[in-house]
Amino acid sequence: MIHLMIETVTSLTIGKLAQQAGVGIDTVRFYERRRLLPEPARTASGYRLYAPESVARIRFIRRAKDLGFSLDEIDTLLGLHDVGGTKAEVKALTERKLEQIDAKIDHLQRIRTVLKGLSDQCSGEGDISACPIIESLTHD
Amino acid sequence: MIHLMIETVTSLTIGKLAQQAGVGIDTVRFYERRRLLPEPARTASGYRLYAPESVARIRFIRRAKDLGFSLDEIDTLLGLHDVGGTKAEVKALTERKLEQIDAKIDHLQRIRTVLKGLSDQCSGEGDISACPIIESLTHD
DNA sequence: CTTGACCCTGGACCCGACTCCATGGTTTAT
DNA sequence: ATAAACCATGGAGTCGGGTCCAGGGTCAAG
Repeated sequence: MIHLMIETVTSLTIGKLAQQAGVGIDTVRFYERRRLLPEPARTASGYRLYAPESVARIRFIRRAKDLGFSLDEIDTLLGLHDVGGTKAEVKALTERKLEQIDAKIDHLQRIRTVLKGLSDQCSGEGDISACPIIESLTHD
Repeated sequence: MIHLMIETVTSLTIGKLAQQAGVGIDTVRFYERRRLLPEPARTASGYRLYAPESVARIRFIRRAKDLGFSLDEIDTLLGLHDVGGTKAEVKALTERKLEQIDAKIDHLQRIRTVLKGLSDQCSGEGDISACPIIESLTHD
């Protein structure tokens, strides 16, 4: 049996897609399993063949991830994009994410304040006895 | 064979230790495996027996964790505490942690700015076409 | 015709910090 | 005497987001 790989002018193998989108091959397959990417066309021999739009879809996922969205949330976002949700839905997701980010910042800032206070109190000189940092961890 | 559980006035079984320290029993055993807690004494039948100081040690771990230290870092901190490190070492660890926290806050704040910008641009009305949030994820 | 670069699959493994489980022994309260 | 509550062990499972591997098929270049 002899097969010819029929690649239309613009379609991509998984390797080229991954390269163009800036992710690893395994990541593409992983996104497919997670249903963030639709099942691609296949050549006669089973190779995945992607339309160039897939590059944009992966970049979408990556940018959303960089903004702090989880893959589940990105799934929802892509669903709204694909099926035609409303701006209100997208905005609601964004605002919820914003609140989560704010909560994280808040939490880190509270930690930061404590840590800074401890660091400032500690002379950094001498052995560990009466180190205010250790003390504060040791007692209430 | 009949054994009596010899609990000196102040020593604790793992359950009571866990309860007083505010963690689960499994967490105590986990900390022991991680060598954050020394191997405890045992009764004749193999039950772990803890001195009351162990409560403080677990609280130490918890407080350090709440301040953002990893268990590995806490191991180091406890080592300094136990073996007698210097204030300089403890302070250095604290300052490194402070830098990490600052980096995280920075990162989150950059994300926050982008997200806020997008949210503000989106009217939240109508179908998803030309949604500035989706658009920004779709293009560069 | 062979070599190397590509692709396929299913499944295991990674990180951190637990948490849960099965199976069985011990202690305590009724 | 017996049940409930505790404890022991070793090992597996959880979460998220990948990453890697073995054991194959396939394709393009020389």
